[in-house]
Amino acid sequence: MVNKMVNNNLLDEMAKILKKSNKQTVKQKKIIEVAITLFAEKGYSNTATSEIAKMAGVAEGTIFKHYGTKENLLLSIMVPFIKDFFPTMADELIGELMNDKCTFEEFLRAFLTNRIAFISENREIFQVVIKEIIYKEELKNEILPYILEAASVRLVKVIEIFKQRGDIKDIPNDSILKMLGTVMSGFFISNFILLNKKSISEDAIEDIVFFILNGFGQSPQ
Amino acid sequence: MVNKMVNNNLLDEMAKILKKSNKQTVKQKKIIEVAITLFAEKGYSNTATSEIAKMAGVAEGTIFKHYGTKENLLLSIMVPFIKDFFPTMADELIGELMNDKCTFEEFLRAFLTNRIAFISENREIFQVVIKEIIYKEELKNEILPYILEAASVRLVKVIEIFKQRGDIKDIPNDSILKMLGTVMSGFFISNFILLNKKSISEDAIEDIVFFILNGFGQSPQ
DNA sequence: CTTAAAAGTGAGTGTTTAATCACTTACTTT
DNA sequence: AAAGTAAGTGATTAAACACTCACTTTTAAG
Repeated sequence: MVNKMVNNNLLDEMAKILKKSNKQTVKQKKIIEVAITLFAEKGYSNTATSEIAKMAGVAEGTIFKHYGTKENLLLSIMVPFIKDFFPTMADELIGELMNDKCTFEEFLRAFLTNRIAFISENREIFQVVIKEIIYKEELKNEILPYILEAASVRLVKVIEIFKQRGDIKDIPNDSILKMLGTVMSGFFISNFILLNKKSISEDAIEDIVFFILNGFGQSPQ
Repeated sequence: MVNKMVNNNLLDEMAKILKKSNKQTVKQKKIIEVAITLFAEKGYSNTATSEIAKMAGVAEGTIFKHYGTKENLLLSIMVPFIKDFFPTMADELIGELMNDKCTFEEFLRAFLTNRIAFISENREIFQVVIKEIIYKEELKNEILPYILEAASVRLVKVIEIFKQRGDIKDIPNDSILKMLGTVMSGFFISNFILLNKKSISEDAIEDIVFFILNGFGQSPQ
């Protein structure tokens, strides 16, 4: 209800800086492209700027001219993805689905399909984001609260509506959020990071939709 | 059924080496203890051997006298944990529980409680293991297959038995395994790595047991 | 007590690394 | 044509790093 104006310093400031320099040169694009690939594969700490420069066909100085520091190059990759993952697309989707009188099952399927598509299209960036959030404590502490807040705000609305419609059991919102978060983050991390899948089959989506809806115990209670 | 003798080179060789030097001096213990803390907090790549030495009150040379390389020090921490997590305790537990005629729910609760206790007691090592498996591709490719195999072999037996008893729906084993793996790895990673929890409340365990058994959809099918 | 092996030391080495800086080039604006 | 600006370069630098080695101290068995 209360729209806590969480002014996330790091994310907002980075977003501003990135807005300024909206015109990317060919070399800049190449640098980002190579950096994403190498960071995703070997991790930020195990990738040398000299390596990025060589593979991008660029002088090492060029990287620092544009991004100042190596850390800043990393943030230039992570921030736009994080800013995009929740707000933009998901809100449209949620709006669309809530107008129609769709069931929780239909919503869940559409939502998962949509988010999985987004991650598939940005697979390497997703890997970079998750790996670095997990790996660097400071980064985790700055970014994770934003993610949790952004996700909670959106999902609570949805859960409330489906509860009223009688599609979801009367469990505390907190428990449902925690479980949904656990299952979905587990699903994304397992498939896209541990198993390194390029895409998710429709069958696999059906499986997890079915699972979230019903679990697999024989007798419910 | 077929006991594939997966001879995991890295793990087995390391285990042998560790067996040899079974008597740890005070300084060795201190080195391992500090290394675990620092690797868990900042990651292997961001921790200098000089830092470990200083914090352990030891000369840098001492580290290399005992472990040869920094990489080897990391493995000396990871391998025993991995070797222990599945085989030893879990098998005893599974054996115990299968003799009694316990329900799937009881088994699930006991199993989760047991594994959560193990991870809580070795929280920092768990963080090191997961972080490094995720971060370094080569390590992932060498260790992950072993973990998947070890977990599958054990869980398939359990699933079969409870299916016969009618406690689990007649879904293909593969689907059940995938879901269980996703939910449980998600649960462990979310709580112990992302949220950095020191322990899990009994309520939280109840929640996930309930969730795995029933899901939270109102009408099953 | 003697002695040999094991544990421990810390200054030193060569390499890798992020970052700098004086400079050139190419393009745009007056 | 002159002036201004941003992109790009690559040689250079200082710090950090994993690792070595000649050496000392500790341990324990005969």
